[in-house]
Amino acid sequence: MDFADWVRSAVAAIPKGSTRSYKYIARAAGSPRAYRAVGNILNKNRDPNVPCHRVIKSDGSLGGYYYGSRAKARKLKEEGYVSR
DNA sequence: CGTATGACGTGCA
DNA sequence: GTGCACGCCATAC
Repeated sequence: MDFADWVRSAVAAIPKGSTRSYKYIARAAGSPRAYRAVGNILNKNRDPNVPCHRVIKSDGSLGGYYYGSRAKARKLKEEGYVSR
């Protein structure tokens, strides 16, 4: 179980309609300081089983997305998440 | 193996 | 409240 695998599992554990921050995932992965790596891993990770679009910045911003931040906001909206 | 990059976070102006 | 700069970890080249 590598750090990336653990991150993927934590992201996959996010309930539909909910969002978690990169820092939260990093903490769940065992490295609270690895939030940079979390974003990097998800960026290279294209596993459809990992709803990485549910991972946003801790300040409430959507952050980025490999397919485009617009698509990310759109998916979240489809799941019932409303940015405020 | 070493260097550079990146979907971040926090602090200070 | 907004903007700029620094620090950090893991991965990719």
